[in-house]
Amino acid sequence: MGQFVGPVAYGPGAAAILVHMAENSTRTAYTVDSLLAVTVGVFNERGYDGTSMEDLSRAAGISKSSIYHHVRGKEELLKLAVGRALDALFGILAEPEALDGRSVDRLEHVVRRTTEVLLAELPYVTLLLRVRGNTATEQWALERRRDFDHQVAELLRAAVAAGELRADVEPRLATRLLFGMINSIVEWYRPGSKHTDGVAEAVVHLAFDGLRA
Amino acid sequence: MGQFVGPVAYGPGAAAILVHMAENSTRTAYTVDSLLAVTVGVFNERGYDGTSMEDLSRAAGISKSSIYHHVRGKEELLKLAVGRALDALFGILAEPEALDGRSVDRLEHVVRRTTEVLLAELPYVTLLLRVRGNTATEQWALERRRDFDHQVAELLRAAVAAGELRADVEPRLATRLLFGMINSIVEWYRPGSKHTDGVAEAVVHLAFDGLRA
DNA sequence: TCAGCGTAACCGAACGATCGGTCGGGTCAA
DNA sequence: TTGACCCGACCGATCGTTCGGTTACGCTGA
Repeated sequence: MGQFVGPVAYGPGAAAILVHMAENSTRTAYTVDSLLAVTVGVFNERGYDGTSMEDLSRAAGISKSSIYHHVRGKEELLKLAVGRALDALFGILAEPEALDGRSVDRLEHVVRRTTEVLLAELPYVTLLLRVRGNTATEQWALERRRDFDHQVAELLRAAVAAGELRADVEPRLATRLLFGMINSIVEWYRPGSKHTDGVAEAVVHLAFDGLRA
Repeated sequence: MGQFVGPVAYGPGAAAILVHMAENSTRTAYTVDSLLAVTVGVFNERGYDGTSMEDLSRAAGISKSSIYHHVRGKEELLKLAVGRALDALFGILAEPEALDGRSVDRLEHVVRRTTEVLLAELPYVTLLLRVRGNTATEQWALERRRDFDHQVAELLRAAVAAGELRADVEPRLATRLLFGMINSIVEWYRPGSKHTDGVAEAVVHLAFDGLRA
């Protein structure tokens, strides 16, 4: 009698997962993940501090207090969301192509994969890139990001030392500008819109070869 | 008897300007500009929505209600700050070097100048780049930014059409990535710290020639 | 089959704290 | 005296969260 139907669309309540409910049921039920998907969209639109629990309540189509059945508080929602982005990014650094081979190839792999992960987990990475530092969770996220940035910078530095990349721009500066460019994608990328095909390839080309004809 | 001494340091009350006060005066007095300098720092640190008037009051060393002598409200502070950044950026587009000559030279000029303006007006541009859209002022700022971005994209497109820049990356995408890189400077640049010399030159080199040795 | 149970997920009302802003009053230098 | 700049107390609204209660559903045993 019960059946799993999965998410149907994004919108107030629409992202709720119908989990093993009667076929004629009128009640939708959230899981943490489905609630998080709604949450991260609102956080990105209004900012974490600019988002009230009432805003989330409206977006999800459930009462404000119902949210507390799923999570302890607003900050836990933030932690779950940015944690997902961080896990994905650190996962890249653990891939074989990021660990073995010439430094420049590893860097190129990380650049491409970072761009791909950013596109795949856009809402979560977007939120991560916008954290400030007002809460313990935000400070934790910033610390984790610094660790990721450091590891990537070491990779670029090794490629410079091996003579594979230009040495006239300080490696740390180059790293920041390079990843600044990748991260900026969150400010304009919209899945499915024009001009978004081959973004990862464009990033690699611009990064390594520049704009010149 | 009165004398103008100017700002002395950044900190609570310290940014206040001593304006034509008796030599033995113990009273500091804010102007809109000096209050704005404190404000923009706090806005950037905590985010606009994450900043309370109490936060500003503490940073400035005056009572919350005193702020309302200078400005009508919190949003006016935001408008003054982002307005300053916008004026500076649009000023670049009006410079002779941005108007006359080969497209690629004009673009290079705009890239360099944008980077320089960003560094010179760092707190104000930082704030501008972080606006969301929750208030009328933020929506206005976003609209103005879109106009700036559009004009720059036209410049890059003209350079591509003239065969001066690579055509295999869609011009709008290239513009976004390029200015994404420049704008990302606000996330890490600290005046006077290591690795910040020649940032504008580094940006131009990376943008036009890429990372390859 | 169906009544009854347990519980996950939900609700509205209320809480204490904080928010942006107002108001009447004060200080100080020209 | 006047006006720029300031103050503390206070306001109504909103904030994130709690609390006691309700609903809907799946499961089980008679």
